[in-house]
Amino acid sequence: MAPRSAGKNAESSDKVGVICRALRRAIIEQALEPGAKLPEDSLGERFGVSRTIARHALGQLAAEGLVELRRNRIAVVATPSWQEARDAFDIRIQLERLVVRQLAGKLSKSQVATLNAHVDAEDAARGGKDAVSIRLATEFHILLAHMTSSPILVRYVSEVAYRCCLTLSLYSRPHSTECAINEHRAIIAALVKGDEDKVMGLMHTHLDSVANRALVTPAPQRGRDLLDILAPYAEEGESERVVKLPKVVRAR
Amino acid sequence: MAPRSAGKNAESSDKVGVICRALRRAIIEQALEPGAKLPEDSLGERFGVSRTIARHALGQLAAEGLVELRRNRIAVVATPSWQEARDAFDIRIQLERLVVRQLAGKLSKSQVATLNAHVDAEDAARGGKDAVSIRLATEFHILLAHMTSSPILVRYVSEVAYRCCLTLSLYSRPHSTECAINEHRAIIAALVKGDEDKVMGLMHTHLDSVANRALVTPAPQRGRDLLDILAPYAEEGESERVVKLPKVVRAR
DNA sequence: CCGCGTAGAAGTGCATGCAATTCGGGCGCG
DNA sequence: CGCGCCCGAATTGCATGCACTTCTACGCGG
Repeated sequence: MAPRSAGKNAESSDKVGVICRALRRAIIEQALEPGAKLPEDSLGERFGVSRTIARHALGQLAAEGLVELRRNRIAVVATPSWQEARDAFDIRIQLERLVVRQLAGKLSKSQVATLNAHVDAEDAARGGKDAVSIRLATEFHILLAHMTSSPILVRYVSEVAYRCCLTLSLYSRPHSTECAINEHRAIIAALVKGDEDKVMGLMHTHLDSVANRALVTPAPQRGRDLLDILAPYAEEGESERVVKLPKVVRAR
Repeated sequence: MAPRSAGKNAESSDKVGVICRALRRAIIEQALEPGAKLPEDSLGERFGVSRTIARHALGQLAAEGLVELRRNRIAVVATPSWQEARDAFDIRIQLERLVVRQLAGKLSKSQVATLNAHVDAEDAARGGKDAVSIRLATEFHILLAHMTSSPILVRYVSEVAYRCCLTLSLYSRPHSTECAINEHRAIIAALVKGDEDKVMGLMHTHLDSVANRALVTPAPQRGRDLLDILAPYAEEGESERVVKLPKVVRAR
């Protein structure tokens, strides 16, 4: 009767949820790099379940955009393109503006304490591995989302935050998370103060700067599978991607 | 060349995708009302596949929030609370602001034509069943999202739009979609004109008014399964929902 | 007449088995 | 020496089977 955590809805109560959480964590801590293979049997064996369950878990993760599922192919950890990364951050900014707008001036003392404790933990982890810092920073934002008590907001913020986390591991060099921590403290302070506009702006610039610092190079190629890069050029039948954005649409 | 939408990623290529799309459509057209049971065998039989596949499809739909999955229980079409509905619309507004911001002044002629054709179809359906009108209106927004060529944006907008559609069927009385059509036309016009702020405002007020018109009554009980409404009161052990939002948090 | 317990039916949770497809390497040919 | 082909191993796609849980309706006692 111990681990009856909470009434999640989709994927949680059973072994599927365990696998999902484990893989999510492994992915955002870069124990599993983008492109890493995830064979169903191996997963099943590793977690002591059958392929059926592992498969189901992969399905869920694919729905979240963390893994890529190609028919009859081994599932792999997703490798978001640079543009997708940018889009993810744009979405994230909007969602988190919503979060802090709802939270401004509404935090209880215990919630503030929880947030401060988390940032302290981030601080403590500054010397350690970069991946851990990134994970903690991400979890700070998810913690905020949880405090809205809006399941939908939690779900979307979590998802998109994980995605961003994944892209960070792809495109960012091992760099400073220091200033981000200060920005987290500033956000907490502004939330307590209760100025909606202020805290929304703070969150906006915070995420925007993280994105800009991370996504410096618009060149996605990273030496990784150049074979994959050439794929769109190889297939010349049923070209939909090529004709659909004739260089105008995607400009922005 | 009609329904060959695009290379989806998670769930599309096979039978699972077929079932998902069919159920999604049935749900948003209210052929399946919120609370309707979805037994795995029946689905499997209906679509000519095994329970395994039906189960997987239900998992995907659950991840999208369209169905509810409780352990050892028959899956049911989701019944979002009033608050969840409101949250979904808030999120949707932000996402779609992003959509039209990216699209303003960037639409090709053929895209404009496609949009106009769709609105014409909406117009033509005005006499018909209410559910069809709602579906078409929803699809207009998804069509817009597609034109951004941003897979992530498409995914999230679609998901949240379907959710909103679901809540509309729950909380709104059979009422006017007429003005919504005019607003769609206005949005297209503003997109062509290219004024970002204008079109963002237009979209904002459009969705907001739809939400306000639909979610008039903060009273969620609708005569439906009052047995379900009493559920949280019945279980007095492990009360998490009750203690977690002691009327302060959820105020906003 | 109504509540209550209980057994059968219905349904889910999960593993396993088999067919189909892809992967990987060795062999033959140019 | 390089390149393409082909065959076995690896892996996925899917259905079926069995154990366990929940639902339902019947019969019994009050």
